[in-house]
Amino acid sequence: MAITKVSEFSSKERKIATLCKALAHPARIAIINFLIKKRECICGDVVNELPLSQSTVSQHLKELKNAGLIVGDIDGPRVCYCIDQQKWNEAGALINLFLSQKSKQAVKPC
Amino acid sequence: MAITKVSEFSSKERKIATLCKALAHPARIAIINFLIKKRECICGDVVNELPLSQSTVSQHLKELKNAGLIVGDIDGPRVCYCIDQQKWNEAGALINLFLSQKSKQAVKPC
DNA sequence: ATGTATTATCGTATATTTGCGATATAGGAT
DNA sequence: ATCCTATATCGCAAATATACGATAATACAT
Repeated sequence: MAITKVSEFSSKERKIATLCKALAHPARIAIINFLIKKRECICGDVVNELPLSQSTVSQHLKELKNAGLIVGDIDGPRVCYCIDQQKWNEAGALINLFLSQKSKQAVKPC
Repeated sequence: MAITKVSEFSSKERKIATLCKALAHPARIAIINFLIKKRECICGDVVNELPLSQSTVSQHLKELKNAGLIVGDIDGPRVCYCIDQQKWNEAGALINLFLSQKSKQAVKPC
């Protein structure tokens, strides 16, 4: 195919899809859960928690960072990661608004 | 690469990730919104609504169907699609539970 | 200056996703 | 039986995602 047609959709549709894509891998769900539980931690802690190599974990962290859901604060040779509460709340609100929409029951069984 | 490690994560993490993956494309967000607005419609209606070919739309519908979020009811030569309210509600509850988790504020700016 | 620990990035291999046209399939109408 | 309409599936190409080892970069300690 080549040219992705993502740009033809509305900004809101793209925003929701982008957030969902950031959450579309169990490793990233696990990272978020871990960060929420631990409040904050360094990359190495996540590597110890997950069944993935350091480089792979680093990539997943990068994706979550790109999506704006987490932040990484450089602390000496380490990087301290945690949830970006504001962005996390905004993302939750946006996705939840979408998910909580209700369609009137269809006429047919379908 | 090669062996995907998805199976090493918890069932709940995988479930959330799978649902998010189904919603990780703006076309599928648009389809859901359209189905909610119209209550029900046939595949051709979606094709007219989106800037994508019939075969591509059919694939996106299939993914939403595989995720259990929509159902397609065969109606003569057409297929009538609509939201599966029950599954939609369950998915919303699961994702929202995940998203509404709050971490205590981290000690550091991070 | 050298070494150590931590993390990011590069290169690479494979798998999956996205997209389309062409074709197959199924049901209804003539 | 034949045609038409609607949808699904196949085959293919390109893009993206997943994963790892190796290497680079950074900061601290000796």
